[in-house]
Amino acid sequence: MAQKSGESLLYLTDEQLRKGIEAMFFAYRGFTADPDRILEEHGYGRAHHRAIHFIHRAPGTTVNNLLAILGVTKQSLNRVLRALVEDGLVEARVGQRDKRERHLYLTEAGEALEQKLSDAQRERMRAAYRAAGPAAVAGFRQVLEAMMDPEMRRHFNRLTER
Amino acid sequence: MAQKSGESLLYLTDEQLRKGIEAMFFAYRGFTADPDRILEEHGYGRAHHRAIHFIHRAPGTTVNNLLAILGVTKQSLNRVLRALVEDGLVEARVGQRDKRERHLYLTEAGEALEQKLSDAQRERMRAAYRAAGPAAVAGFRQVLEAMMDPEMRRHFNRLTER
DNA sequence: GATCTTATGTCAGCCTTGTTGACTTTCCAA
DNA sequence: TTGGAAAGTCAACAAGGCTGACATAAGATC
Repeated sequence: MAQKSGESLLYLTDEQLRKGIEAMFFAYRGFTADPDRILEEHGYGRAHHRAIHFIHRAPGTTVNNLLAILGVTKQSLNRVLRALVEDGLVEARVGQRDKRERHLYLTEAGEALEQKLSDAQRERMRAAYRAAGPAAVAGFRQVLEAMMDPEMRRHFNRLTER
Repeated sequence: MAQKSGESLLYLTDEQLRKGIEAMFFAYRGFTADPDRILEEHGYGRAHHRAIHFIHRAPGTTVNNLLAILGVTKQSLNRVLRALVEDGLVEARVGQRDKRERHLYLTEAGEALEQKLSDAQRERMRAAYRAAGPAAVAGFRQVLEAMMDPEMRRHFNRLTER
């Protein structure tokens, strides 16, 4: 009640929050729909997409780092990586300084698929951004960032600062 | 280039779109983290949460309607519903007019769990909303809505209009 | 040099949650 | 009365999570 005068607090009602929750649910479905279709053609799933995305984003990343970003077990990731390496989309190079580490890179074929997937996903994103306008997009990003767990926010911010 | 003068189009660059994609990924993890923990204690998964959420939101909904909202097969939903009915969280009443239909309701125990789950999820949502402010929240909602498939947007809007 | 720790990989087995296909029961509506 | 829609059920399968146990290589430490 202290600052009820300045800005209305109606946007914090349970009803508004519930709407936000449902919006996240339905929007996430749209968010993954296009890549899902492409992945199916190639016999892959979302797990492969995530690996491909972050290897593209941070080339030379180690398995352990990828594990931390994705938040899955090494057994789970390994199954996915093995398939991608066998299919020639990902290359795992032994580390220079530390030979225990594997540094991950997309091959040409891997980059090609990444392009196809992210083109589709960016296309929808671009349409949504354009429809909503720059101010809305700034708000969108603010809320999403505030919604993350601190550790995930750390990963999120590290991805672009380098 | 036509309207480059008025508002900058820099928010539509591939880099910005990619950041938005990653924000969605990390934020969705936070979005589901709290309910996931609670569900685990009860031996349920996200599929149960979704069913409980939408039955609470639209009491008396039919199985077919729920199917359309959730976008899964009836076999998949049925498995989840059966567990919830057996555990006494959901009641499936035979339709009055059309006795083939089952109308779904949460029992008292079901409502209790729904409360617990949505309290946790709203809590995070509220914190994010508060941190970002009302203008950001409006933008957040605009972008999410623009990101949905048209059919999902229909469901989304129908949920509050009644 | 021996030992501890870390990074990675792998095997086996389990669970949830999605899928398809086939079939039955119920029952509204033409 | 009969066709078809709504719902339920059974079986089988796959993706992608998980745990636990174990192997190997190599950096780090004593």
